[in-house]
Amino acid sequence: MAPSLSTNLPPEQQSASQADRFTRAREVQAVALLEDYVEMIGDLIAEHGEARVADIAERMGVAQPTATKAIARLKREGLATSRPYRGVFLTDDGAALADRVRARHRTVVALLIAVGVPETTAELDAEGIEHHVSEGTLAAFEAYLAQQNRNK
Amino acid sequence: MAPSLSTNLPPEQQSASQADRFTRAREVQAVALLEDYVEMIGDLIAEHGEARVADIAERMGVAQPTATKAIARLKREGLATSRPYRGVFLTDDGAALADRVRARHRTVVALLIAVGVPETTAELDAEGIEHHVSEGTLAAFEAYLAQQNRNK
DNA sequence: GCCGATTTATAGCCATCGCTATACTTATTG
DNA sequence: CAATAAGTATAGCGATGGCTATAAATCGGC
Ligand SMILES: [Mn+2]
Ligand SMILES: [Mn+2]
Ligand SMILES: [Mn+2]
Ligand SMILES: [Mn+2]
Repeated sequence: MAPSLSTNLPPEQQSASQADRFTRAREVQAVALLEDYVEMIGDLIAEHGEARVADIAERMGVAQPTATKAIARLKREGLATSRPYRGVFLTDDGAALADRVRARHRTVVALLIAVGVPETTAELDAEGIEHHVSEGTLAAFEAYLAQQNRNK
Repeated sequence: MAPSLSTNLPPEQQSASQADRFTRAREVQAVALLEDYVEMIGDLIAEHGEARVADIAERMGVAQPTATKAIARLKREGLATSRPYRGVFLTDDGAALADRVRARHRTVVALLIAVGVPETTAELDAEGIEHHVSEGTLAAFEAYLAQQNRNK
């Protein structure tokens, strides 16, 4: 039997099957959009005190009904609330997710820059990469950055 | 007007808007599946001399009709051909894409390991990360790895 | 307070990517 | 060579995430 994600071995000793890896990538992708919306709504609230649908759509680079539909999914998943013709708000869960996502985003950009990726390229690629960075990889990135700071 | 991806500045001087970055991530995601299929079909042909639908589905971790549908898209995009109830074959374009994708995949895994990510975690995360690694980031990764090899 | 401008919601369309159930074709075996 | 097994294709469904067009609600200025 091929090693799988559901094996009871410590993560270091597991070697996920190729199918497991693809499945994981698909699962990540299913939540990536929610992560980006939630992070960005948090930014808007911090900057302007509110997050309007039109602003959300503009920042995401989508049409306004597309943003409205995404917000409906955020609400369905308990990450946001909204009052019609008023703004969009994050639930506690949503705000917590936004904070985690924002921190991870910054760490990924910093890691890319640290290994020599030009800043603009790092910002561009990080927007997609971040969602696939697991806890373990994030920890390694942070350790690497901390080490580099000590040696600078 | 905000700087955009379509500006005529050299990439180093551009700073893409947040919407540009999200749009880029969406575009990448639209081709990620094709990349994974093509790379994997290439692997199957190299290993077994042929790529059967059932094997493709198993390696991708999807149901067989899902693989059949993906193969239909590969054919539509000129990356593969197939003969019903026989195997799936890569076109020249498909084979070239497979090689690029495979090389990039290996570089991403190597980079992650080089900065301290455990090997199993690196393999897992790379499957999603790779698709968002641009030419510029890939070049930086290769330079970093070459430098590290010199210093070892 | 009304009216036009702005913002948001709704309707309806399309493509992609999953799935199960089932039909059809090819391979194998007695 | 007939019957069964295995592999593949097809049909049909649902969720997601885009879009345009249009209706409805709110806001601001007068
Ligand atoms: Mn992102
Ligand atoms: Mn982000
Ligand atoms: Mn991949
Ligand atoms: Mn890959």
